[in-house]
Amino acid sequence: MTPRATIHDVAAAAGVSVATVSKAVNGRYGISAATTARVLDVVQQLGYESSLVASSMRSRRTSVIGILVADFEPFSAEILKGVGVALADSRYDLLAYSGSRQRETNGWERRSLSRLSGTLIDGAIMVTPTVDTTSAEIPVVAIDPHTGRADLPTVESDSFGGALQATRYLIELGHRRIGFLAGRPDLRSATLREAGYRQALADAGIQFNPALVRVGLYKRETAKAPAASLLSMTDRPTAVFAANDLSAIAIIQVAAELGLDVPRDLSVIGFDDIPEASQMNPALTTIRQPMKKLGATAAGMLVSLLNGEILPQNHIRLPTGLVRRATTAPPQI
Amino acid sequence: MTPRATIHDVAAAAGVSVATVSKAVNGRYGISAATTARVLDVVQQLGYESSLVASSMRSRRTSVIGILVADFEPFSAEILKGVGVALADSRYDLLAYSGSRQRETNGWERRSLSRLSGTLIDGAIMVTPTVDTTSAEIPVVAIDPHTGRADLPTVESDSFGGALQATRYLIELGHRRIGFLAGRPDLRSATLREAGYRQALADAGIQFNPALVRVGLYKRETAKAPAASLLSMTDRPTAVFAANDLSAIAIIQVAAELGLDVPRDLSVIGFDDIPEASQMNPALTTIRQPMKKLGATAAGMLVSLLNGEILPQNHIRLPTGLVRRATTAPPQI
DNA sequence: AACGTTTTCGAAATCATTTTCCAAATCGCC
DNA sequence: GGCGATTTGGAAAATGATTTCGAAAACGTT
Repeated sequence: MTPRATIHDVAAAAGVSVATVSKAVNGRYGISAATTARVLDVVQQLGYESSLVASSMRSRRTSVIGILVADFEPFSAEILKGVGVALADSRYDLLAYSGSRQRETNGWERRSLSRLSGTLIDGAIMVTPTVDTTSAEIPVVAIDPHTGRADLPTVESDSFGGALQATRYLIELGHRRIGFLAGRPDLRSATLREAGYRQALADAGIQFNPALVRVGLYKRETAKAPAASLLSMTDRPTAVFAANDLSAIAIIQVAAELGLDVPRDLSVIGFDDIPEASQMNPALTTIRQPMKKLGATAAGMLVSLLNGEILPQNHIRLPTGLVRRATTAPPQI
Repeated sequence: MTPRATIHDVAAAAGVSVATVSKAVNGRYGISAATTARVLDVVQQLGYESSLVASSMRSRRTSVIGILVADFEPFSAEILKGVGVALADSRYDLLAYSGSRQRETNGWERRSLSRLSGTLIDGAIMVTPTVDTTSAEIPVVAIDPHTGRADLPTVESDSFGGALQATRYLIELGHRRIGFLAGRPDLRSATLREAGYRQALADAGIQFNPALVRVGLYKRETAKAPAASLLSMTDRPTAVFAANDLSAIAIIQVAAELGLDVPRDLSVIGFDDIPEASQMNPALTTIRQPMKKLGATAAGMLVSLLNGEILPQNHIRLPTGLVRRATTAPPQI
């Protein structure tokens, strides 16, 4: 109801100019201790707090780090936690932004970054960006990026190695007809996971069969139709490696609808180990990706960049690990 | 490197005034189709995107909803997911803000809200606010607030009922010496959980014993010392109800350090059912709180308020439920 | 061709703040 | 008390957009 107090209100109440208030609040040199005290008194009384927007407009520094995500699904939420912890005792505030409106359209990253950068945030972490953000006016670190371009600092996990582990595990269990529910082909992680899948097959002397591959796009809703298509084949696979946990959840849901028992009739392994993976019933076997650490690492790199330091290495890859749970079993004979 | 294109750059390149560019970009009435096309061409070429900060400065609407959290711990992260889903196909963007720097100081909510409101966000959701935000220039909905003040719309879960369930369950298992690790006394949820605990004891005819109560403040680090104090008593409790899952995790950690086996030597039950609860080993018995739904409900209320509607009810309470897992067992005789 | 109406565009104000520069005041010193 | 040096505080510009208002141009009507 009562409009916020502006710097003008404070100035009027304290009987000084707005410039003086600004200096007092920001501890700038050039006003006496007495005046500062008087101004701060009024600030206290009126509950004045400078507008982030207005101040960032003039002075380009804001001490706010932005993290740009397509939406707040489990993967980016975990990364957010990691960034938050890493930044907890830094001097930076954290602002997470998700452009709901234009999420589906291509290039949301560039647009959002452009809208926020320069003003509002001093640096940005972008989660799964698919465009080369050449228009970087501020330091940017990408997590799980589209491409390993040399100029943009990146953090990712070992998608190829993880996919290798996942597929090998299914093979060790005795599976031979192994399906693959792929991710977003525009993301580097997705192509690497497919490459790992194919490598593991090749290592085991199993012929790669394109008929066993579907594209699920990493999201639950988009994965359901391809999952249904895969499981409706007359000679359907006995096991499926899903490129991420949300796809795995989708395929398990579809399996249930088709009356298939997991893991008796179908083994499923995911990728990520999102919190939901261990909560579901049966709990999901998956490849663990250190999501919080991805976020914390990216935050650390960004802070270094903001301090004007040179990064010792521009691309960091973190290891993955197999987590055996209850959605995998040897195939039925 | 290359600085962002501003509206002036576009105007100069298109040979029109900045006013015209603004109208073209925002589809305002008053310029010819030909000019609009020409301007949009240049916009495309230069990759111009209006600055959120600058535009929000003049026109007070931004179509951005803010969610203010102390930090991105599991509880608020879950709420964030819920808000994100609810807002996914609305016309609002979502901005989550955590003031790392001043998180510990009192009144961060009022400060952050004040810095962002008026400009930057059209409405706000505040998670666990402890101050009465009287200076609300924009619509605000509070989740799990300090107090049930009549004027601020709130969403919370049934803390009293949940605490009743939790304590009753421990009693049913045969426990009589039941400790309580309390939350932040300034939060309404914390006092309600303690009330539920005491009510359950009273119902069972067990005398309330203040010596079995410690204050853990809802956070892992702050809960460890009181947890250690509780478990170091000569006649320590056989079971502990922790006011939230993070406190429960802390007490289990302390128990391990003291060589106590959970649940053999000590039963522990938490509150929230954060994702981590089911992942730990042994998995945590807890009271499930519909965190995503809390967020989604708050988002819905806020959108209604922004549409100028009157809320049918100003305070919403969602039910909780017991989740039996592995950290609870009958007491050893 | 004169006149009124409508369309199209630009100049300038505005939003809340910071910062630069300048004038006034104070101070120290002889 | 006068003069230079230093403090102190204020006026104004600048930040990047939107919007109001007014001027000019185009257009239609008689």
